[in-house]
Amino acid sequence: MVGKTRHARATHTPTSRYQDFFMLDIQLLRNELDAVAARLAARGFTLDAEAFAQLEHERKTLQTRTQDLQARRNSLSKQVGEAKRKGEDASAILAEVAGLGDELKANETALAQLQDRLSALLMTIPNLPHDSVPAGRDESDNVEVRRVGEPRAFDFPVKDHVDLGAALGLDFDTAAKLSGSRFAVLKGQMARLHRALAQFMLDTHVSEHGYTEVYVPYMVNADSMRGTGQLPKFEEDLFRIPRGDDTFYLVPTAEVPVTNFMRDELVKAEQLPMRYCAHTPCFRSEAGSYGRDTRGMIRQHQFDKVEMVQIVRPEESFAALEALTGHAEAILQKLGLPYRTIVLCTGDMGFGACKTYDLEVWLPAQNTYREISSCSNMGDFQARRMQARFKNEQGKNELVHTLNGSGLAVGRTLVAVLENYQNADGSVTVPEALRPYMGGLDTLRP
RNA sequence: GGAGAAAUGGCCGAGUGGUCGAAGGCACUUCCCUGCUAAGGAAGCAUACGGGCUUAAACCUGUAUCGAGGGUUCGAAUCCCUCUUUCUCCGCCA
Repeated sequence: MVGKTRHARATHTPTSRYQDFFMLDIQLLRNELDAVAARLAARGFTLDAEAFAQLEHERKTLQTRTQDLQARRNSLSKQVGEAKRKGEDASAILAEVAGLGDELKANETALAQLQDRLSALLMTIPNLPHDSVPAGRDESDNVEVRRVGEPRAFDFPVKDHVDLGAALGLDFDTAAKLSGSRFAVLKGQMARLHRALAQFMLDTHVSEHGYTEVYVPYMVNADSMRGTGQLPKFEEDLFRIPRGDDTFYLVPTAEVPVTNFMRDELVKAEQLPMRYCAHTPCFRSEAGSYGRDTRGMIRQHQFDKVEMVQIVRPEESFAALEALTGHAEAILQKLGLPYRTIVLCTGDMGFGACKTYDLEVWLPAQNTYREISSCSNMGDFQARRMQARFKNEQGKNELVHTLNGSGLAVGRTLVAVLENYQNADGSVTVPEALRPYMGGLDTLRP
């Protein structure tokens, strides 16, 4: 029941709750194996149904046998106790139970090994896509849902944020000296704009969208990373900090610490829904994207993000996803940034998501829309790994559903503001909504 | 960093080798009583998995779980070892 039991390295007691490792409902997998395999195939995951069925068959045989032996041993042990209490001779019973020992041990060991193999297989299975998710292979099959705001027509050659920012306090050279590539230093009005954006987002979500602001650790343990699904599959995307025998991980998103609030928790139904938002830095190693977005601050090892997290009842999660996506969109609307909303197809969704909307903001210099937010309903996938539950009206413990979304990525929002609000002379107009956070400043000037 | 104490069910809290999955209390659910924003009475109430029965649920039954891992034992919440976490006192520190 407790988090520590779910260490991947843990050796299991003979009938350990190995289902804790799964993110899919193990019953669903057993009962509707073919249907599950088909739905996974839609998102490009091949489930070896035969191998699974075979392992399951062995598991059942072995578990039944082991449990029979355990039952026999327990019953005999009880008889020993009774005999001794009555002062009778128990040696005959003791001899019988001694004969069980080796076989029991062998069965327990074999079962534990088998369950480890099942766990390893099942831990790699992604979430099932929701029926409303369009089928598709990759990015190119995503579907645009709506487009809001008109990209502005410029009567001068547009600059990108790097060229604009050079004169306004955006300094990549110093960052390279300090740390290397994929970092940025912001100075003066640029640093303040960055801070203004984060505060504006946070204030909006708290006062208009009903979120509770939280401050959280930026380093978390492996259990937390497993809870939200970053581990074990995506370790190479994370920054790891060894410390003695432990390992900390820098959070790649506030989704990790905030959603893990619910790990191993059992809450009352009336405590739902929960809505949290947090402003944190995010750390990503970006391994495997060496050639992409090397210019500017689109893709950084460290960037700030305001994250929204919701914990809701299962039947409410898809409505909550629409609402949450709307909360992220509200920020773009208030900032007057043109964007579009797309729904990710089955093949492009993240590992734990059953439905995801991406928001893409218009970047004039790139003449295209770029991702600035991703809003996902994780269903019960994370909740199952985390044992995050509530007690329903029938008194039964039920897994919650978890959602998260960026609202928004601060660095990319800053890029979007610079590029969309630039003027011919290299200055940048401050969007109305941000001026209160900028001491009334209406223009950034070189 | 040093010295001590502790970790039990949703919560609090008993329990130092057998009849303990675990007293008692709180909370919760159902019922009864009471004409009132309260109190009293009865019952139920951990989780997961396996098997049986079933359309399913309910139910029956087995196993495991008293911070985690390992060990002793016919038998461990209870004894031993390791680890983790929390608390108290001292030191250090933004």
